[in-house]
Amino acid sequence: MRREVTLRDVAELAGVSSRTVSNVVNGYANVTDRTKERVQRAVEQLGYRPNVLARNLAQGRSGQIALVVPYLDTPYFAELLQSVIRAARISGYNVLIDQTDGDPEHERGFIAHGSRRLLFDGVIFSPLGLDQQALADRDPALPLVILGERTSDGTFDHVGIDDVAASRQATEHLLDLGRQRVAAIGDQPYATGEAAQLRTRGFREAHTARGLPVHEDLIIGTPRFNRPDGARAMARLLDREDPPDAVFCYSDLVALGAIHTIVARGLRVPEDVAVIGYDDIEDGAYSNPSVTTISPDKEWIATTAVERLLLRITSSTPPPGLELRAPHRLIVRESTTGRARRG
Amino acid sequence: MRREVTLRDVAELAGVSSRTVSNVVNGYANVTDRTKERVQRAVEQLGYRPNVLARNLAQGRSGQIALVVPYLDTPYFAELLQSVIRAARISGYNVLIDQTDGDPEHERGFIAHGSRRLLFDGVIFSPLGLDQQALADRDPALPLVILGERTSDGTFDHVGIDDVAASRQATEHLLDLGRQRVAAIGDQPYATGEAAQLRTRGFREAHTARGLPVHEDLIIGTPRFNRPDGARAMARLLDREDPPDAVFCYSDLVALGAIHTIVARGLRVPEDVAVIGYDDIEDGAYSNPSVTTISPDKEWIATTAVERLLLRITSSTPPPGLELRAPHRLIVRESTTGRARRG
DNA sequence: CTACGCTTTTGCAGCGCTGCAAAACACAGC
DNA sequence: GCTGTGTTTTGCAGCGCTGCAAAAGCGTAG
Repeated sequence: MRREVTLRDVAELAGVSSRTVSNVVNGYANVTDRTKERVQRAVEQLGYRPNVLARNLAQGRSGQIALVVPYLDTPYFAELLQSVIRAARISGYNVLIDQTDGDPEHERGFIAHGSRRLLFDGVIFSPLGLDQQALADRDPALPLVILGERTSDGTFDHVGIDDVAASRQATEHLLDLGRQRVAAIGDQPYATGEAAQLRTRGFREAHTARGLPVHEDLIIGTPRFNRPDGARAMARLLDREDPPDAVFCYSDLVALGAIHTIVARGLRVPEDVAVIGYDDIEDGAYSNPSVTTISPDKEWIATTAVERLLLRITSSTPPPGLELRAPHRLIVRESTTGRARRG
Repeated sequence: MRREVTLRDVAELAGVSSRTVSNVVNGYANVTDRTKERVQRAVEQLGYRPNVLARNLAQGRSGQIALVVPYLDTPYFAELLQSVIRAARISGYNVLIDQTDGDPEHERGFIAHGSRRLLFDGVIFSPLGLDQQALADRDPALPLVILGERTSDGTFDHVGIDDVAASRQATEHLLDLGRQRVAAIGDQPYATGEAAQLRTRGFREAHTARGLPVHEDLIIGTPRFNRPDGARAMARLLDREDPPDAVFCYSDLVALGAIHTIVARGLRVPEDVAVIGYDDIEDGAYSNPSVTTISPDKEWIATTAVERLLLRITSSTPPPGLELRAPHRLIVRESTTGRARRG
């Protein structure tokens, strides 16, 4: 590979110093139109392209942010990723992506002190295997924005929807339909299951607010929020003597898995069992039946996360850690109100 | 932010030259156990971490590969991305991700001469808006692996399945079921629609091989391979006087959209219309009905693409451009053979 | 003509690491 | 003790860019 064109080559051809070329290329400082033009001509003539690596080293920054999520084949994250990339690009940042499979060690590696020093300037992180404590032990100098349910300790921003309120709203929707035995699929009663626990809380609140009993035995845990887990959990519920007549699923994937089981057993959705999901992924809108869901504003989440992260990266004094609540709304589809409802 | 620990700091503490520290850290050359140990102690004591940026600049490589795809919320790409990341990490590479939305300008930017020089060492690229010509005009020095249907011109590798054979197989499956009027959704009769055209070819071949007529008017084009387009195309087909009794969809998403429309009109899948998809995304396995599909070996595609790309990156003389055919198989599910078939 | 303030341009050092080739060392053989 | 060979360590230059501060240029005022 032959040597690439450098700033100095351009400088020589244009008859100016390399520093001036740099100024032109980056639009820094004042440059006379005459010089600017001369430089630009030389740049074109030689086909000069800045060496990003060298620039990064000199500036001590990488121009990259990392998005770290547990699973990429989860449509929710895929959709989010898309918006994050778009938002980052607007500000000239590239997105480095990684998937942790929820492995705590792997997750720690990303936020631990200097583990990947300078590969990225900041991280948008959706932790799964790390509890609050592990988060606190991180490299304090790394700009960080957390997605999902982890309360901010003041040193990072947290972006998410109000899980309790949203879950309550979802459950209330089922109760409004007159359902008597409402189940919940997705509880995770352990340290790393904060998000799930908040949803369970909302589920309970909806019942107690109406003076209804919570069917504790209808709350089913799942290790992950995917289709197979949803399908399995639903099978357990249907195997009972007194199966539920409605299910609040902690993700749309879980809901799709659950519906799959219900239909496979010859039961109808929503007539026999009404199902509501969470996340509003595209699949849910096109499935049969389409899935009623809680829709978080993903675009808002992505742009806000990027915005806050870049602010953190560029600030000399770290901004306070904010708790940012994204808007959400209930989208009613066939899985709770049946075909009739379709527009 | 205080100054970070550098190689020189470690060298000073350990009483050796910075070059020796470098040798120890990277496992280069011979180093006596005694020195090695002393250096390692110093590294730990100071909490030294190599500066990736500086290393990259000195080595003239970035340790990153880019994966450029048209859409990230397409499950097929999301699933692929996952495997690519895994394969790259094994070799110590990070994955930079970008989505082009199929925009030709944007796509060109990634492979044009030096546009992002050194940000990545090579690209795995799934072009959508670029035709063969535009591909040929790329920076010849950039290691490149193309996914999907673009014939290699010998300067890059191409990884994909045999679209014609797979499509023929899919169509034959429908004909085997005794269907008389088989439609196809997804044709793209223009320069950038090569993949679609190959599928249409397979569709035709299946008919002619059996001496059956191809219903040309049942071949419907779609700009994209997503649910809405599938739903719309299916609506057009059902609006006809003589609707089809089977449909070959050029992606699972298209199939899901089509099924959605069929069911919404009160028709049954597969009794009234049998549907087959392409890609084998997880959604298809859990939908109602589950979708019969052509399943490309994504893991094979991802690992092969990464492998070839890294080979290209590390070779001093560019290896020949290969045409690599990934295995694929037909997975029969409910959308063609009905519930009975389920295990 | 000199001084002054402003704009434009420059030179240099250095970001932190690695490639290269030379230097230092260690040890065996004569 | 000296030479030769192989191993270990070192010094230096340089990757290509930017930060900094000084230098040069330029126009106006005194």
